[in-house]
Amino acid sequence: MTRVQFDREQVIQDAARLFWQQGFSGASIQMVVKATGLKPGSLYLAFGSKEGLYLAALEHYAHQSQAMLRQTLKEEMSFGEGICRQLLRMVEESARADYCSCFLIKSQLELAASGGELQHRVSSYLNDIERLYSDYLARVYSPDLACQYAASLMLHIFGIRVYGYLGNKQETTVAAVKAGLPWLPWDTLGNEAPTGNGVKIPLP
Amino acid sequence: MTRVQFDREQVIQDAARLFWQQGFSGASIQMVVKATGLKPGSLYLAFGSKEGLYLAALEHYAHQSQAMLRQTLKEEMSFGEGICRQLLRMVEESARADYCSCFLIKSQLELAASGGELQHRVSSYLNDIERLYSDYLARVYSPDLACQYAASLMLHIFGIRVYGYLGNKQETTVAAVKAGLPWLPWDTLGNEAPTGNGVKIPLP
DNA sequence: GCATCTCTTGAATGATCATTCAAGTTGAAT
DNA sequence: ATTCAACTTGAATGATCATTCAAGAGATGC
Repeated sequence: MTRVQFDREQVIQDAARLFWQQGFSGASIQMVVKATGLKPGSLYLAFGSKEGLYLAALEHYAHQSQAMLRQTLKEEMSFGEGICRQLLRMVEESARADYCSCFLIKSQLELAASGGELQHRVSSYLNDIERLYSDYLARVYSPDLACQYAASLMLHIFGIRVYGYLGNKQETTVAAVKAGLPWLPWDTLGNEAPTGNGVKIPLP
Repeated sequence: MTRVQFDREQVIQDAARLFWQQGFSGASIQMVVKATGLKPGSLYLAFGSKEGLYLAALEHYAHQSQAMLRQTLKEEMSFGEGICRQLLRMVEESARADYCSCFLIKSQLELAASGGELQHRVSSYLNDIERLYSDYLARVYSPDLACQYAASLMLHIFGIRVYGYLGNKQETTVAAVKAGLPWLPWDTLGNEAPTGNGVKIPLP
């Protein structure tokens, strides 16, 4: 079986899911071994350390998040619609049984005290996302306003990612998000079934 | 020296600060021993387990937070001013060198995966705070609107607690918060030096 | 077919983890 | 003065931690 190298992407993905759920300290190498199927030796040859693997997992998650965001913004019909969809998707996500917020946010909060390379990278990834939003908004708004709106967006995104744990009704959260971001084109959005079960229920 | 019981409140406070900074998994009992000055034996006699001590620390933090919030809301001159002050204080806090967000939020994110007693308690404390806000808002707004505004507030508070790590300028955050919560009486607030150094700088 | 190189394996390592407990110390009661 | 109960102490415990490494097992080149 050897010499058939393991699937690096798959291992990173599995590790990312574990770290995302359990955190850096909460996930032991033993758990990683079980989750990825890779033995300690291979793990350390490939990633150097637990921190190295975590870094790879973080990069994977960040790149994937950025790619998804870019895609959503590109597919939109009217300006700002993609942002609305993104926010609504986050609220819907928070209702899932295996919901575990955002990997970057959890990393930021857990690793801030350590102050090492990890924390710096996480901040950097989060700033990248904010820049993605502000660059996009700058296509329509003044640079200053785009910045302010982007900051307001990040505030709401972070909020949703934590508020999602409190188990309140989705519609409450959505209403609050709409109220806080009234400059987004909420009305032009196509009506979709909010539970995402694929069945569209027309309003009476 | 014995029979002089240790100061329970002080120990809980020291432990809370440590857990707040380092997280549950990130803070070992050895670190707790160093931070509190209490030896393992006393620690376990008094609190039963690491989780028991964490629970006590959490309760201490939650009660103190709620007390401070109640006090701020009571001291206000015009309606809603206390909320503004509270939010501005949070933004200012995030600029401190030893900033470590909110203990409840960090606990929520770290312990959600475990799904035990701890997580339930944290959600409960956070919901208490939201209810504090919504009860207060219900004095002026309709119950529905009060609920929605409270949710929007929580969204912003959670947002500030995470956004604070990104190291952006305070004024950007403040502007975003004001934009997202335009129904608050920002204008009637007394002008204070934003850095809190006690020197009031009059605008030209 | 044999040597070599690359990658995998999993038991071993020492450190650190949460927790326990027998022994010690002190203040109060008798 | 002696006993007792209350509380502290810190070394010991076994589990688990991240990490290492000698041994093994295909693939590759000759």
